[in-house]
Parts: sequence; C-alpha cells; structure tokens
Amino acid sequence: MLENATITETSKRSDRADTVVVLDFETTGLSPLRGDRAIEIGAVRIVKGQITERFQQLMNPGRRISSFIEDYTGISNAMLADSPPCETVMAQFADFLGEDNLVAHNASFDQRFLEAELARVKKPIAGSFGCSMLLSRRIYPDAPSHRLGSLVAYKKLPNDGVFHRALADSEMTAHLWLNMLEDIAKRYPNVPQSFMLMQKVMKTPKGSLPRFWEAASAWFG
DNA sequence: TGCCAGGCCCTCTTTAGGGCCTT
Repeated sequence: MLENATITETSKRSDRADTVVVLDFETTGLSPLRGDRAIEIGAVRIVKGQITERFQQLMNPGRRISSFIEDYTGISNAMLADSPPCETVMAQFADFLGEDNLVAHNASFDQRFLEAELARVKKPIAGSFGCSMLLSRRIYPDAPSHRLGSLVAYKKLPNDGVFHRALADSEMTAHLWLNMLEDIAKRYPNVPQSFMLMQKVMKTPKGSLPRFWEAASAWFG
C-alpha cells in the first residue's frame, strides 16, 4: 500500500521533474566489472517536454573492440582510433549533465557504465535514474516486446532508421518517454508528470497499478 | 544471431528458476 510519506517526497522533488537527460551508451560488452568500457555516449536534454540539447561523442577505450561490437553498432576500430579517450569525453559529459535526473532504456545497464566511467574521472552523479523499459512494461503491458526498437515501431515514434548508435537510441528513448507521459496524462489527467512519481510507478506491481494511480490522483488532484 | 553480468519480473514462487533487456 502506498504510503503518504512517499507521495509527499515525490511532491517536494517535483521541481526537478521538468528536466531530464536521456542517455545511451555503446560499449565493448555488457559488464564494466569485467573490464568493458564505453565507446560512444549519446544524450538529449528534455526541458518541459521538448528536446533542447544534444550530446554525442565517440571515445577511445584504449583497446580494440570485437567484430561482434563492430557489426552490432557500426562503430569500427578505425573510427575509435581517431577519437578522444574515455576520460576526456566523460569529463565533458559530466559538465553537460550537471545535476539533472537521467532516463535510459534498461537503465541499470547505462547506470553501471556511467558510474564506472565517471568514477575514473572522479565526477559524481547527482541525479536519479528512471528506466523507460520498466515504465513501458507498466504502461504498455500488451506490447509485443519492450525492446527499444520494438516499442518505437509499436508506438510509431519518430526515428531515422538508425539503431544501436548512441544519439539515435537516446533520441528514440526520449520520444518514448514523452509518449508515455502523454499517455499517462490522458489516462490519469489528475496525476502530475513527476519524474519521481514515474520512478514509483516502475516499482509498483502491475496488478496494483490502477490503485497506485487512484491514490496519486486523490493526493494530487 | 550467440556468449559474458545484473536487475527486474513472472510463475508451475518465496528454501527457485528462467525470460527479458542492455552491448
């Protein structure tokens, strides 16, 4: 059962909900704990429902990437050889990010790499992470799949046909996030589109979601 | 197209196992 204190916390922090940075990493593999590194970062900043800024940069991980990653991303070893090192790029990205909250598709993956790469340049993360995949499982339970590309097709979201590149994926994730907020607003017009509230939705069991919205509407409406 | 890891989530569950999703 939702506690009143939880809702109060959401309300207090809602002033940061107007701005989020949606990001996506391309990497050498799946696990920074096993030595994998970032090779590209893409991000867009959303302010009051509009994309206002973009960040994209390849980065040199200091070693060659596998043929699988070359094929998967279209990023070649030659492209990375001419790119600045991860530390330089991540320091620039930390300045771009500031203290904004973050959104990513399957955010636990991008969060692990962001924390690992920023730790190398001794930059903290001030914001919280929201996950578009977890939210989509709640908002679109009947979608054939909750992969990013599948959801883009399912919701007919804007895209340029490029997948598995950081800026393209972050832009599609941003459109997905905004689309979900619009659909939530249509379904529950009395519930504010707070970033912190969306985080609570992700943690709400699917079967109790209508009761969650009912409680949120009652408190905020 | 797969493997690596890890968190979430569902169910034939909770003293567990396996699918999904990210590169």
